[in-house]
Amino acid sequence: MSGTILIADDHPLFRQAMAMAVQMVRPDARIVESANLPTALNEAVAADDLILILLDLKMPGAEGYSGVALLHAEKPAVPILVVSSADAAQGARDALRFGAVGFIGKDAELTHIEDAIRDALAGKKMEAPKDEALDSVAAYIAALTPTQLKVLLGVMEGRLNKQIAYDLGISEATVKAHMTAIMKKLDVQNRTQAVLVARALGLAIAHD
Amino acid sequence: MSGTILIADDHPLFRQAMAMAVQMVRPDARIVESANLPTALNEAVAADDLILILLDLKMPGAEGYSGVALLHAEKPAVPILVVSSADAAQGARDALRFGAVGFIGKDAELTHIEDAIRDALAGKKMEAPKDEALDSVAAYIAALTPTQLKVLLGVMEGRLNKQIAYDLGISEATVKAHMTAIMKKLDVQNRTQAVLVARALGLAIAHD
DNA sequence: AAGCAGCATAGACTTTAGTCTAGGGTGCAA
DNA sequence: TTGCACCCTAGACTAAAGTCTATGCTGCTT
Repeated sequence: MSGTILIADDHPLFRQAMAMAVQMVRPDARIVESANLPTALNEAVAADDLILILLDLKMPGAEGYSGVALLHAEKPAVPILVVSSADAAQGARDALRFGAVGFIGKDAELTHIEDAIRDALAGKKMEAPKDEALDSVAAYIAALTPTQLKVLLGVMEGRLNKQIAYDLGISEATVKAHMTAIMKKLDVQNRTQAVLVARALGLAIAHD
Repeated sequence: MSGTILIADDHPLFRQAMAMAVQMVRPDARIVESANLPTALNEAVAADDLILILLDLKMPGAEGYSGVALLHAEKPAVPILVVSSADAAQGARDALRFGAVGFIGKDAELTHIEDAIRDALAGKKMEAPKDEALDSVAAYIAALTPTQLKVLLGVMEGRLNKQIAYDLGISEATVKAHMTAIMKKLDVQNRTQAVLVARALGLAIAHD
């Protein structure tokens, strides 16, 4: 059995390089590419034999770690490898917080990338340095369901429940119900506090 | 005519050093010292001949630039010199955004401090490097009235209007009226967006 | 002095947020 | 298959947020 591997990066050249690395490790895998987060999410949901996600941090649709969080919420069983040009030490820790299993700098050697892919496919997870307070709360974020996360990201853009409901194609009452669940999980009492907590964890939104 | 000079710093030794520098420049000035922000605010409001405020950034009661913003809102005509051990370049620009007229590093030479005090008293203002977008919005923050700023800081801690009203000793209806004014000035539609804008400007809150 | 502008205050009202309850779907274990 | 846990859904209700209107106050200009 081969399985599908999703490569999400807005830079075509980089997608090609990643695809090459993947084929070294798994020649039989089906490779799906996405240039932005929304289509990446669609691909991830559509593919039922997904075995790995290679994700760039800086993608149209969501900066920060919202992409990691969304994909992980949608497919908790699929390992996510975060690829980024950001500082490795900090980036890795943050990525792991939101559900990724590993982190690769964009300046990494090809062999190093292949190793990371191999490890991720084998179920290995990069060891995350403990950060007590933050990690414990971040664990709650990683525990949010896909819909809850989408609602939270909407709130973090200052949108009304009504607008979020329209965007997600559900009723306002449902959005409110999700908000209640989110606030319970984050241990806060209102949406403003939820935004503050989520931001403190690095769940940022793109503003371009 | 002498006038009053307020020195707000939680470190006694540093207050003493600042007082010495002040006496070099203005031997006839009355010096008032505060070790935390609330009392500093009280002193500032009480003194009707206040001619200068020397303010430490890291003070009990408010971290970040909320102290600068609050004091400036309360006494817009009184020059504020920010003293801090933070990075000079960044700190200076941020301090000026919120209404300060100058910035001094804590490692500055005594003569340099005296010069800064002299300049501030003479009405001179450190030239702030332009930052377009941010500055234009930050100007709105500096334009908030004292009560509006207090309300905004309450909102930025995730508190309810009811709680803020109780803290400030006013009615909930009044807090709401202030919120309407704040949102109009910041050009946003709800409190969540207000928090996001204010945070983007560096109006942080102490969380110790 | 009279007018004016801005601030703080708040009541009455409308809109939005959040709670409570509950039904339907899915996956999983006994 | 029967239960169970969890997610998504949403209506009905309560609470909070936000708008509109208006009053008293201060300071400043004419």
